[in-house]
Amino acid sequence: MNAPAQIKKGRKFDQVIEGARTVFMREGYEGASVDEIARDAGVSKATLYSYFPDKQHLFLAVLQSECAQQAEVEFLMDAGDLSVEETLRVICTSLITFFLSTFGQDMFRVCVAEAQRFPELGRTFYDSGPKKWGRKIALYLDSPKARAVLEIEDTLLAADQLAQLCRADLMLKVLFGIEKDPPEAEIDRIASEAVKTFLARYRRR
Amino acid sequence: MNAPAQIKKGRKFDQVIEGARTVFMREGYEGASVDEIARDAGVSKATLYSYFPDKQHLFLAVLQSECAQQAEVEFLMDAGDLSVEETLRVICTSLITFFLSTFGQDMFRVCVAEAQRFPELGRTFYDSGPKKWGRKIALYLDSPKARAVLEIEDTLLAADQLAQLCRADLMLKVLFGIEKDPPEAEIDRIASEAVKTFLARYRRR
DNA sequence: CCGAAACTGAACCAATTGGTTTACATTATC
DNA sequence: GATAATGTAAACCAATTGGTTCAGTTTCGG
Repeated sequence: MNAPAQIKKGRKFDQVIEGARTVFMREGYEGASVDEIARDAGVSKATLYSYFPDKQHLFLAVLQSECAQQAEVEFLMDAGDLSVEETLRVICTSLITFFLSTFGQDMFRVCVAEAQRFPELGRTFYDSGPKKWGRKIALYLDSPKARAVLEIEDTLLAADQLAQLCRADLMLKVLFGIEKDPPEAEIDRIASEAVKTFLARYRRR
Repeated sequence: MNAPAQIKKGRKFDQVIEGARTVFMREGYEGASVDEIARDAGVSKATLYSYFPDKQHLFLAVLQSECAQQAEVEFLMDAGDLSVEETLRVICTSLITFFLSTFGQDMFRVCVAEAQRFPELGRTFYDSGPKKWGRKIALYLDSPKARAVLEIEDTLLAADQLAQLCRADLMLKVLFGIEKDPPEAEIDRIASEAVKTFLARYRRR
């Protein structure tokens, strides 16, 4: 359907992307050297440069692929006959778990770092992450089942508030290395508190 | 009181720090070259290296100074005879304004980017920013005036929830370049919604 | 107005950067 | 088993990097 933009050819393509992913996530764009990427990917520099015209395109290819993967993240919602409150708890728990995951943290870190240098990257990340989840949550909040229990004027904002509540306490602590791997109990607590606050505001009276 | 750690000597010290600040904030650590910093500071490289032993120490000096400045940020609270609700609104408005300010965004961006490479930086930033404000807000929430109106078990968590609610919608949009300079009306709206949600949960019944 | 401290500009260094090329090896596929 | 696509390793490139040195100016306190 789309012209592959004269990128990608041979069989070691995935190796290259994978190696680049590793190094870029660890070192950032400027911190990562092409030699190191090639070494880590177990591939010669010539091969690498036969796939991508330069470092920028390689970087963007990696980030693009990661954003696509990020867009696929599913937080099981609406699964069966859960109550609205239970559903919200499930949503929050999966959100928090993702925020604190290595993948989620790495993505966030390098996209924050490089959104200036690569303006389109910022938009891509935002669209495939926060925006997409916000939309999805808002969709649920607008569903009949939820509307029976909740009363919300601006569901998009409400969805974002819920997501932000999920970042309480833990998110920044992990991001700045204050805490490494929060116990599940702590995650459950934050999720529970997020739902409580959310329902206090939006539960139908 | 403290040994100045054989850093800092002469009259152009501030120029150097200022130039370094500019370039580091714009380019990040790896992206910033010492030559560019010296140029921007209007100072010879020799002078620069007479102040700091190497690039790392210069970077850390800048960030340390910025963190100190960050710690001084005051969101006027408890100012006079405002009601609790009014006070919360003032807190939120100043928080949001800071989050969206050039300084706040730059600090957040480079600290997120480099917290891996400079682990102590992450802690310093977190302590002088989020943690300090959280403590301060919690202090207010624990005050008699606030306690008369609010009922909170975990004031530190509540404070953090409030701060997170202030990041709804706008924070990530600005961080990733989707929106440049949100109008004051929008800021007020987010602040208002944050307070509403907060009070819904924690107002004494 | 002198002497010392601070500062400059430019040359210099070894190492590394992103990127190219060449001469040879490994794969597939038919 | 020939052929053409993919791959390799290493040498090579010019440019830039962080960092040093030094002979010469500027600045300023006493």
